[in-house]
Amino acid sequence: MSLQDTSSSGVALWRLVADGIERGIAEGRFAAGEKLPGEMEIAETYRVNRHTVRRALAALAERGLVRAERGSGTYVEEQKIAYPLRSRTRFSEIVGAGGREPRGQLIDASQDVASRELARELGLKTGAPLVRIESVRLADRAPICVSTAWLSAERFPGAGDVFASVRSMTKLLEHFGVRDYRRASTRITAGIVDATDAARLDLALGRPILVVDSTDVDPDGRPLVTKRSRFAAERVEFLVENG
Amino acid sequence: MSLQDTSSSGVALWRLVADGIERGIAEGRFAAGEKLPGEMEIAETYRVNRHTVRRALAALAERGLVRAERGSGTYVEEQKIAYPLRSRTRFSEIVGAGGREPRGQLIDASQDVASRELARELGLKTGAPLVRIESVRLADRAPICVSTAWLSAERFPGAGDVFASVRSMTKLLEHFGVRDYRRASTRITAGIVDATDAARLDLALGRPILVVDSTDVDPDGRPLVTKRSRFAAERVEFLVENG
DNA sequence: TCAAGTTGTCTATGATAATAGACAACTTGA
DNA sequence: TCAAGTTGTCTATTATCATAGACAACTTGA
Repeated sequence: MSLQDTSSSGVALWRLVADGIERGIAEGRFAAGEKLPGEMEIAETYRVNRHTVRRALAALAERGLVRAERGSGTYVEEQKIAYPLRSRTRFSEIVGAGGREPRGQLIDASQDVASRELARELGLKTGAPLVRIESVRLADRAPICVSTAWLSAERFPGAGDVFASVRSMTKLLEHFGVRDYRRASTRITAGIVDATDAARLDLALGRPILVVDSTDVDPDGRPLVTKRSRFAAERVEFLVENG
Repeated sequence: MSLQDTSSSGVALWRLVADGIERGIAEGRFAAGEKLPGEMEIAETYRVNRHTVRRALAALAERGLVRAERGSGTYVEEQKIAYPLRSRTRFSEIVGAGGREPRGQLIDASQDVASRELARELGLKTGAPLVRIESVRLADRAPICVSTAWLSAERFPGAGDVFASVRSMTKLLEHFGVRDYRRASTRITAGIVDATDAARLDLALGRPILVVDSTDVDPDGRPLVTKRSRFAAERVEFLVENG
């Protein structure tokens, strides 16, 4: 690989450079909209070839973190997704409104039983059978958040299989005859990403995440689904609607 | 890279496999001393070529986490027993402190006469009658070391029979009224196990051993016993206390 | 003793990573 | 307009990664 990487770590050099630059952006050393150092300069600071830097920058550009302008320089994109918190929140609409293409993907679906907290949120009894759905949601190709959703297994039998094909919670609910739903409660905290979510979100370890606990109810107020979503803090900002 | 890794993550496949196996060990899915699945089986579970698995295992073996045995399998290395070298060294205490069960076992006891070196160590005259005790010490079921101990036959008559029943040098000395003792000298070398010790230590021929020559003395400094112990290098590490 | 299963080693091939150099195309500020 | 500095693209070379197949060497249990 290179003189520095005599250990042959199994991690490509361009990836180390890309991670370094991304960290620089995340930590604010390179502000949004600002010009990055030239490719030559980056190559010198990391002691790698310019082409390796270009590979790293290409990976970042692919994810929309930077944007190269020929003859001028490479700039940090300022583009946290604005995520309004309303009672009627649809991931696909929010991302689509930003000119990006929303995608959902099932990670895992399994049986579960209601803990006391989950039972309370869903209006069920402790120990009631649940379907647990782990999914990741992306804008363009960048993963935005991973969610763990719980639904009553009795009211939504085979919910995992349905979600696997429709890839959208809205469509899943539709499939079970739920025409409309609204957000009943939202609780936001922050934390540090764990290894599992880091891989799913394509995040470096140690990066902050926004944790959102939410419950959706039908128009009559009956709980449908409760979720814990972990958002990559550097890719999204929540807008609270006042009034 | 591979069919799964269409994204070209910048992390080598073998590294992902190695990390996966290491996590398995850390989480106890593969217990210490246990055999890992065969290379072919690992290759199938990760959907990867066998050579890629071998690259991963080589990296883990390099770090001493696993050990491959040709024709048999690849095994999770036992955590080496940390063996602090102090003036007050008791095998049973050290092994017990590691959460393992210490055991001693007599191999052989016989009469001997003091060579010049043994006589000097024990403060006797050359040719003085000695008791020679061969024993093996184990932690759980793994043999850790074999020792040859020499004591004065005049001061410790019938020492061999006593050791056969109490199975501990500390208790043997207690039996003869020695309430306390300490390590007067310790000399460490390394070598290759011979056929006799290999059988006793359950070691393959050609494996390295740590050879420790030591003499214990009573609180007044009078020599009690001198030993030559051979430790299976792969099961123990000596800690030198600094200061 | 033998067959099945295991790790070790060899050759071979194609894809990717990293290096190097050269030049084109473009932007910016003087 | 021009020079300096920037990104984009091309060719080329070497090393590593990953796959594939074959067989040797060895262990284990029947």
